[in-house]
Amino acid sequence: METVTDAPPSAATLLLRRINQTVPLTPEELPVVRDFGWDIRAVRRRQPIITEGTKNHSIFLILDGFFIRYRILRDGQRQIIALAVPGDFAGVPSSFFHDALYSIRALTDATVAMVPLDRVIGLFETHPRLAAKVFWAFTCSAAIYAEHLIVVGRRAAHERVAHFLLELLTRLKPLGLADENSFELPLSQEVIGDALGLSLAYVNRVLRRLFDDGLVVIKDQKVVIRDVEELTVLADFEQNYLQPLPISAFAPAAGW
Amino acid sequence: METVTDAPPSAATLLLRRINQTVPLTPEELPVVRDFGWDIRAVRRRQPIITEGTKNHSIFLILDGFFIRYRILRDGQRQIIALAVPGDFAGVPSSFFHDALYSIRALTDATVAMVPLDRVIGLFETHPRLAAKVFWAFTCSAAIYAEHLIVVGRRAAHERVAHFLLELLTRLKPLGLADENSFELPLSQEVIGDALGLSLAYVNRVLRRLFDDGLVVIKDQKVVIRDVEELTVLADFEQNYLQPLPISAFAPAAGW
DNA sequence: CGATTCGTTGAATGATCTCAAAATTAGTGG
DNA sequence: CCACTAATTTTGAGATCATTCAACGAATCG
Repeated sequence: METVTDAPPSAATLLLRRINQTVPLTPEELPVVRDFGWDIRAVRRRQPIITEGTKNHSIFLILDGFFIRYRILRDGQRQIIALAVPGDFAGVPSSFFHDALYSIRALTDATVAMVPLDRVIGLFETHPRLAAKVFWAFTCSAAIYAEHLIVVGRRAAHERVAHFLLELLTRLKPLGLADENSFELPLSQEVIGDALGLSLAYVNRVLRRLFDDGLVVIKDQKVVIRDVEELTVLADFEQNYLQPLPISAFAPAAGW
Repeated sequence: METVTDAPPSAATLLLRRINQTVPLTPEELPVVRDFGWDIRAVRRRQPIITEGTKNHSIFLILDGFFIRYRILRDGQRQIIALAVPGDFAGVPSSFFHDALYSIRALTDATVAMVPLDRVIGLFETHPRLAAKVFWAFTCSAAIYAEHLIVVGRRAAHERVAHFLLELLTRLKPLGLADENSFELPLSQEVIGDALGLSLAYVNRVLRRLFDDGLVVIKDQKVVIRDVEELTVLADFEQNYLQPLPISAFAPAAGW
C-alpha cells in the first residue's frame, strides 16, 4: 500500500462524492470533510489493508474498487463477512478492538482514504452533527450483516446466490456502478461460496442452473441478471434493509 | 406491554447499573441518563416489543429478562438474529428504518426502558460525549453479528452449539447472570436451532452427544458447561469479539 | 509462454433435514 | 390442586442437499 504523492486532481472530488453516498453532507460540512487529513492510498488487487490479529486503529473510506472482509478459520476455510464497495467504511468495527477481528483485502485495484480513528472520534466535540451522521452510517450497516445471517442460516443454496447478486445490484446502482440489471465486478465462484457458506463446486452447479434457466449470466467479470423480477421472487429479496432512514428524520432541529 | 406506574424503587438504580455495563458513564452523566425520560415497562414472556414491518422509532434498554430478535421467512421458518440480554439495546438498528426489519419478543418476563430515538439523537447536541459512547456501543454490537455469520456459515452443528453456549456464558458473566460455568435461561432447543440455522431434531441429537461426552447439561432452564476448556477448543471460541476497546482509548481529551 | 487462477464436471459420501409419533414437562383455568 | 392443553424433548427411518475429492479444461497474468 503506497501513499499517492501526486494525488490525481479528482481525488478530493471523488472523496466527497463517495462519502456523500453514505453520509449526506451539508454545504458547511464539505470543507471539514475535505480537509480532514485523509491519507489517500492506492491498493493493489489481493493486497490486504487490515490483517486479522494485528493492531489497526484507522478507518478506510473506499473511494474506488472492491474489498472483502473475511476470517480464515482453524481448518483453513474462509468466511467472507462483507463485500465492501465504494462509499463503504472498512475497518468498522474491526478497528474498535485491540486487534483486528477480520482481514480486509482488495478484490480489484483500489483507492482508499485512510484516517485514524481518534480523528473521527474527535468530531464528536468539534462537529457533533457530522459525527452523528458517520456513526449513524456505521450502525445501519449492521442491518446488512443481519440480513446475511438470515440468508446463510435459512435459505437454500440457489436462494442464497440469487439474494447475493440482487443485493450487489441494488447497492451498486446508486453508485453508478450498475445499470438496471448488470454490474462489473470480478466475482469468482470461490468468493461467492465463501460469502454464502457454500463450497466452490456447489456454487458452480447453482450458477449453471441459474444460467440454464435464463436468470443469470456471469462472464468476463460481468454479472448480468436476465430476469430481475423472477430472481427477486426466487431469492425472496426485500431491499428495505438497504435503505435506512436518514438521521435527519430524527434530528431535533432543522439543518442537519 | 403495560406501563409500570409504581416503578419499584430500584428501577432507576437498575437502569443505571445496566446501562453502565454497556456504556460506561462518568459521574456527571449519571443524572442525565437517569432523568432521560425513560418509559419503564414490564413485558411478559412471549410478548413482542417490536414487530417486523410495523413502525417503531424507539429504542429499548433491557433492564431484566431475555429477548430474541428474529425474522420469519416466507415458508414459516424462523431465523434468530440475536439473543438480547440485560444491558443490550433492542431496536438497533431496526428503528433506524421506515418499518422494523425484525421482530423482537421476550423469552422470559422482562423489564425494559423505552426511549424515542429522536431523544437519543438529541444527545449529539446536548451531550456529545454521551452520544458518542452510545453509538460506539451500537457499532460494536455489529461484531457479534459478524461472528454469528462466521459460525453459521462455516461451522459444523456441534461447533455451532458449543460456540453459542460459550458466547452466552461469556456475555452473562460480567452481568452477574452466570457463574464460572453455568447460567439460567429458558433456552428451548427450538431457539437454539433457529439461532444457528439448524433443525430442532438435529439440535437435540447434538445436545445429546455433548451431554454423553460430559460437556454440557441443560436441565430445568439451567445450562451447565461441565468442561469449559474442552468445549472452547471444540468450538474454536475466541472471545475477543465480545471485548471492544472503550471509546476513551481513542478520545482526544481526558475525562471521557 | 509458463504459472496461477478460475471454471467445470462426475462419483461417492455424509451431514443435516423432514416427517412422524411418543414421552415428558410446563402452563392454565376451574 | 386437579385436569386439561400447550409446549418441549426425544427418537427412528428415510430422503436430500451439499460436500469432498479428483481430474481436466479454460482463461488470465506477468
